[in-house]
Amino acid sequence: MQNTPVTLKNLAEKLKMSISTVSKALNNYPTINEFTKKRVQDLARELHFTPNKSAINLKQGKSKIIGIILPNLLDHFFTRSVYGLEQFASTLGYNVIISQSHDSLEKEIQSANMLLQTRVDGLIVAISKHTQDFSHFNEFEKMGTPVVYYTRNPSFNLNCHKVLCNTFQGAYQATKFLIERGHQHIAYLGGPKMISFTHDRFNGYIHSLKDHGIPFSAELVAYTDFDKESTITAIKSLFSSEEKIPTALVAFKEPILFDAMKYLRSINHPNFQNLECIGFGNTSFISYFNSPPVASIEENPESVGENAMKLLLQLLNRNIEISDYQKILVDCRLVVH
Amino acid sequence: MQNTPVTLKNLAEKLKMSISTVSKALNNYPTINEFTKKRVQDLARELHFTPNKSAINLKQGKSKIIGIILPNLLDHFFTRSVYGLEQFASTLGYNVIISQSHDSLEKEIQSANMLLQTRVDGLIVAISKHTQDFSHFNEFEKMGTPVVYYTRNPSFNLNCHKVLCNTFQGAYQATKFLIERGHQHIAYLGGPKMISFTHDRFNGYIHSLKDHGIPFSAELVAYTDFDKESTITAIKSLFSSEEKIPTALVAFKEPILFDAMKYLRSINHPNFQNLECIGFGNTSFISYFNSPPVASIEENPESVGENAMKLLLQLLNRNIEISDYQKILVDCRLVVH
DNA sequence: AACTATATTTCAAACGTTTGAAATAATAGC
DNA sequence: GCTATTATTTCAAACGTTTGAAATATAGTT
Repeated sequence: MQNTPVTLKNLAEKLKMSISTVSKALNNYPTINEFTKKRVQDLARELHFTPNKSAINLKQGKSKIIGIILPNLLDHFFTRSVYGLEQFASTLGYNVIISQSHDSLEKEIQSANMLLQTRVDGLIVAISKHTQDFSHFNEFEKMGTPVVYYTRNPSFNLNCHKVLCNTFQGAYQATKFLIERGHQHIAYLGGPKMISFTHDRFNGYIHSLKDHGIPFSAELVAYTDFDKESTITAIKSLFSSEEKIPTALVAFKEPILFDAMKYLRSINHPNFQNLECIGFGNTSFISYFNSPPVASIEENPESVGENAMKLLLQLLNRNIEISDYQKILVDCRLVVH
Repeated sequence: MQNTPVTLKNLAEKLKMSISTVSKALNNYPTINEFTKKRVQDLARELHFTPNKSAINLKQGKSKIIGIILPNLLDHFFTRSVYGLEQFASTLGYNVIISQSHDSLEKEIQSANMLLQTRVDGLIVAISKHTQDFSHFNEFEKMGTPVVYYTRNPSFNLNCHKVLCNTFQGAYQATKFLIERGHQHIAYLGGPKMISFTHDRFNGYIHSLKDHGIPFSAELVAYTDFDKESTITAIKSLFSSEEKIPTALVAFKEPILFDAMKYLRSINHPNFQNLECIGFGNTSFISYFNSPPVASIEENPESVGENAMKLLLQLLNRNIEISDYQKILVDCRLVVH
């Protein structure tokens, strides 16, 4: 009843020629007669011949697959980055396997092993929040499989390839923008301290204040771990000060900003209506808000993804030596609403 | 410099035993001596032996991979469904390859071919908006690879397996809820007519009206194609009537609802503040809205995904005959805000 | 017709596994 | 010490490709 897939052997038998002729005809070898090619290709099409990727991979020792490990597909940054990754890979005949770590180290290791077994030709990783140890990626390097870290990366480690948002610049610009709109008390609501770029963002904020002669105040800085409770705790602390009530806010991520706004609205905070905010992310939902956010920091995730893939493919083609570690920064863009 | 991966042969040589012993030891064959097993497994661990999946697939004629084709990962419904799909697959040792069609038939065909070459053991599909012809999935069935459609499906075709949201019930409940809150003029903003379940939703709305003695009025129904312009056109037509201005609205999808709200707010429509709305989706952003939406229709995408995978795995294990076509409905839940 | 040059096809090994059948080793029974 | 069992290991073929080397066919020269 159910057919087994058509193989080169089947075609060869039907055409009364050898398997290698069939193979070469399908791969358009110049030594094969044009008429033979046509005969083979016609029959292949007619019988829906579909080459067995496993066999090809095995023979060729490469899979034409790029593995992607990322924390989460619910986060629009990553989903959008996938678009850039895939786009660029497919133009060069590579496919992509995406594996979510759900910000768990254990799951990340599992994913790495799975991709190792699949013999991916390269790996692109945004590490989980908890990853401090990178030994599960060493095997790839040992086998000569290039690894590119993107966005979330081992910040202390220079000996790796990375493609990052220029998050310093993003925070700097956002802060500058708010200063230029006349704000003096600009609060900063940061993200989890384990994430590599948390500090870059904070530095952008600090440097911008400094460059524009606004004094820094520790009371205007708080951190959240992304969950609602910790965001509310943070926002409470920012708005609890006696004299320095923030009139503007730079937030680590738009969803955090939403939670913060929601809370301030719910307690009817007097400053709520005039507060001006900017968050990282530029999610499409921002445009539905009627009040606070005045701008978004667009992190260009598609471009980050594309750059990561571009770098990886250069490593694969040995256009760049694998030991010549690259660091690429993709600029952010301030989007005013 | 760069090592080639360790193979069974390498292990066998180092241990001075045959490849088959090594293979069987690693696969825990009962005929292999316990001490031998230990020696093999220890060395395998030490040398980081990683079995080559391509070789295994080739030999066994199965890949332990399930292919997923879906329109888009930017849509939270699909992203959440992936969670259910993966979750369930991984407990049974299956991996998943996700391919986005971006609602293009051409890309969908490409994805199908790629997955065919990968020799996936099964396929789960949410078809693109434009897919009317399903011949690109026939090859799977021919090779005995089961295909399960989920959410978006060939509605006219009974001879396939499908797992769907009970979208009729969702629309019915939402409408009922609004009626019970005293509304008489409940508008319905539908989605693209090519999507299979557009009509089911509309029917839920209609039946609910009928069952509760509310007369149906064609002026209270409009359709959008998801893009902003067509949503605005639709909403204009709904609110243009002389006598029957809607006091409540059921929308095909929350993002559409957001666009609609934004428009009404921007023109300062007199009914805007009192309008009560319900959309399909229950995106997390809904909770940040301060005005209209009073409830969401939670479609339980994780459960839809899980059910699709569960069905597929039963087909794979021949617990269900492939020709015994199944249709599974997953209920929606009204979430009141 | 014999030889060369060229075009085309085929051979055969290899990639890394799995697995039933066959071979060998170890143990027990006498 | 020999045979019968049983435990353990090895042989060898197979999965579906690719590919350089070898073989064969075809055409061109003389």
